[in-house]
Amino acid sequence: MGITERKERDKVEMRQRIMSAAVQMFLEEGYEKTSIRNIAEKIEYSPATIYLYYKDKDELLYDVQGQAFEKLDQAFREKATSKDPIKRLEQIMLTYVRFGKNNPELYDLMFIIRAPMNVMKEKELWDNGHDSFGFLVQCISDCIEKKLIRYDDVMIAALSVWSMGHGLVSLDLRCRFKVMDMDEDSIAAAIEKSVQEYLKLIKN
Amino acid sequence: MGITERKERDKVEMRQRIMSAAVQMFLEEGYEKTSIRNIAEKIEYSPATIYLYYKDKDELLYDVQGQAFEKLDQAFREKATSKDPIKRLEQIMLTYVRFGKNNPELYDLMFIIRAPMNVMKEKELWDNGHDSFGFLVQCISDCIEKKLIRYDDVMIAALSVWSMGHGLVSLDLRCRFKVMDMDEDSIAAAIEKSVQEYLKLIKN
DNA sequence: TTGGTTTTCTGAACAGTGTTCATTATATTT
DNA sequence: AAATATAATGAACACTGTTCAGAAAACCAA
Repeated sequence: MGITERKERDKVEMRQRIMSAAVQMFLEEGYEKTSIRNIAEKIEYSPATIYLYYKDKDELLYDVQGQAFEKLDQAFREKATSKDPIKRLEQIMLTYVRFGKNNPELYDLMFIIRAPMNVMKEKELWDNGHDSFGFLVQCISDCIEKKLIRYDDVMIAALSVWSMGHGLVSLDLRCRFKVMDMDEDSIAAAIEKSVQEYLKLIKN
Repeated sequence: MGITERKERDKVEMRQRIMSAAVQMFLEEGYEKTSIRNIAEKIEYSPATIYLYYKDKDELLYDVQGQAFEKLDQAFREKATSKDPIKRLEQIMLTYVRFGKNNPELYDLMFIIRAPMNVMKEKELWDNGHDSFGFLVQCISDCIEKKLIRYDDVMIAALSVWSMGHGLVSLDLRCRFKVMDMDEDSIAAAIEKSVQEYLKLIKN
């Protein structure tokens, strides 16, 4: 024994190699260019080999999404550190919105693209988003406990805060704000202003 | 004379035929199944023929998007009729959110999918969304004028209202609310609740 | 070391996509 | 009827995800 364990380790390592190549490709070339064939070429294997380690592309994208969420979690833990829950909520929202603007391809995979969620038919819970969402819920829970915001239901508040943030980011990423004749910078400013205004609204 | 005009009419008619087939296909089979080849088969023409009337698929999807927006405009004009601006704003938001739930494929094309916005590189303004957005802006403008809401900037308010609505709809359509262990019905209820809570927040 | 077994890998194919272009068919004009 | 202009298409190109029979490599026992 030890040998079957090494086999297992090799399998995990290979999955890691595939996923890392996919992540890199995602960051450098975007979703469109991240094909099984391109990933295979990058790790110098045949495209068919990838299917020995991942059931399909969706499963691979699910792991890539996991990596992306680790980056968001890290950003939260770095930038949303205030002791004041309401101030922390502001930090969370701004971090979220800026993460979307600075990592459009990752944001796509995390919150917009269908593919990675297709594995959910077999899975019970979407664990990739668990930590990030938990971070938000904890903050809102603190706010409500100290009666700092006008929401009383944690879940409704979390849903709303997240939706406001996601709405702003995703409409921008998908160019729908072109319905207003504003230049790029004005839109970016308006998004941050909208976050600030929303925070003012919910403050008690 | 007469004959070149008829040619022109024929050209427009053909574009219409192609677009109608695409719309139908979109509603019946969804975005994924709406391929140039499938559309061509439906109208009994060769795939190459479509390219005599549409520069590329994006341009065709832009027209399909236009049709989708007419449906949304119609829904607004039917359901958001209250004389009270704040009540009308509620009707607008609920109509929007329900439109998304009931017409997921159309909503995708209108607000999520990249493709139809690619024509914007040549175009100056996104006229498809103009009327719907105008309807919202008018309502918010009325609200602000009568000091019924806590926003003072029309554009920021419109951006925020829209983003809240879109955030709720799109996160739901893309299954991201699976991060909370709620069943389908609870999520639907939570979305409408979030709209109501948001309206409460912005009311003066 | 040899031979047999198991695991790992790949080339080729399938069915699909958007798109282009030379060629054919159809109208229109002379 | 012949020449010209317009409209339509078949076939190809370069992609995509995915499958599978067969080749290569790794492992194990004699």
